[in-house]
Amino acid sequence: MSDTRPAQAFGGESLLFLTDEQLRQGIEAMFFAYRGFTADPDRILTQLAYGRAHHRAIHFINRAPGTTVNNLLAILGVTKQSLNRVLRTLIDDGLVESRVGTVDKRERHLFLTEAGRALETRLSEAQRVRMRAAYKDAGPEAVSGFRKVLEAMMDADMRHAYTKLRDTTS
Amino acid sequence: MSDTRPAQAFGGESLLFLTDEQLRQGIEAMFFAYRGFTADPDRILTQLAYGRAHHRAIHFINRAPGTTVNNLLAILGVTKQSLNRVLRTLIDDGLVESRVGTVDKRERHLFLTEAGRALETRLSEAQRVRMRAAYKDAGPEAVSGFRKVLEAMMDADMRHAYTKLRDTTS
DNA sequence: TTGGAATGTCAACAACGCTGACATAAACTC
DNA sequence: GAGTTTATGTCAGCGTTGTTGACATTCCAA
Repeated sequence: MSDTRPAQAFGGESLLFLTDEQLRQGIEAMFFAYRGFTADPDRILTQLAYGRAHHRAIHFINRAPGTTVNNLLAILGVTKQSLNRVLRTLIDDGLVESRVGTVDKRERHLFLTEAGRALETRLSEAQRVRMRAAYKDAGPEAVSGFRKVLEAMMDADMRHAYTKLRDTTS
Repeated sequence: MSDTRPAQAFGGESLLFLTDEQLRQGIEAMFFAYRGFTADPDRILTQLAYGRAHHRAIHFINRAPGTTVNNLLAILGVTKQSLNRVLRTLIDDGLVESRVGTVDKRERHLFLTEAGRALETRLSEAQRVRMRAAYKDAGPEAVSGFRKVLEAMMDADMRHAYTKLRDTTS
């Protein structure tokens, strides 16, 4: 399958020759892997009558405690109406606390409560178990490649959000 | 970052030492990358009043022409009612053709029409452009690692579906 | 001939995106 | 100080895509 490398014969960039077929396999790998990636937390969320949107909110509030609603909106890439619906249920259920800003009183700063942190741990642990197993299966060099390709696949603004998060909570 | 390897000090498995923090970064990378991954086709689909479900159906019918509804159901992991709604619009719009099986007349075999293939090309080309760029950015070794981790992250049955597809359309 | 598999279809519902409109409070600007 | 902008919340309505449950049809297989 990859024994003959036609690209090597050409003078152009020597790095990669990618057939549509190879790219298509990468596309399918993303599709199937993402399903696995979300499967474990989804099972827990369903029991609690929550969805993925709740998980995402909990994840990023945990990741950046005290973040504002606007900030979260930008990271999640949804409308305030959509986020508000999710946040309201989380606040009503006592998983998230919303504090009025001290500097700018229009802002609400979001924090996980004790119960919120407990759920976050439960959800992310389920996800980490799978991730840890996948990393172990694939080996250390594969992990670095995995991260490199994913970063390159992000939109520029999402890459910025990602690296900012990555570097603040080093 | 990977200069010190605490795990090496321990007698256990020498392969990887993974902090929760590193795993968390992998989780976020998946989240942000998947957004980028779907962004380009989503824009095209919106113009046509289609959604991601239509894209997925078109993709896998193109990938395995003549596949049955039940087969597609298993690959997509949705209910027949959900898939049927999508298939009906695609058939009505003349993008997909459904042929009654010759061996088993209960089965419907699905094919893309000329128009269906045209849309498939348009959608997958948009996705391949991004994938190609990401692969090029990350380099060849990274690509292999990327695929390895993704495969390890799939559920077992999805991995089988994936490798079967991969090997039939070599 | 009967059971079950494959398919289609109807109805109802839920999660979670979206837009648009409007209200409020606070901050900023001139 | 008046006017504008910003951050947030909320209401109403809609669309896609997932779900369950029920029921009809066709037709293979034992």
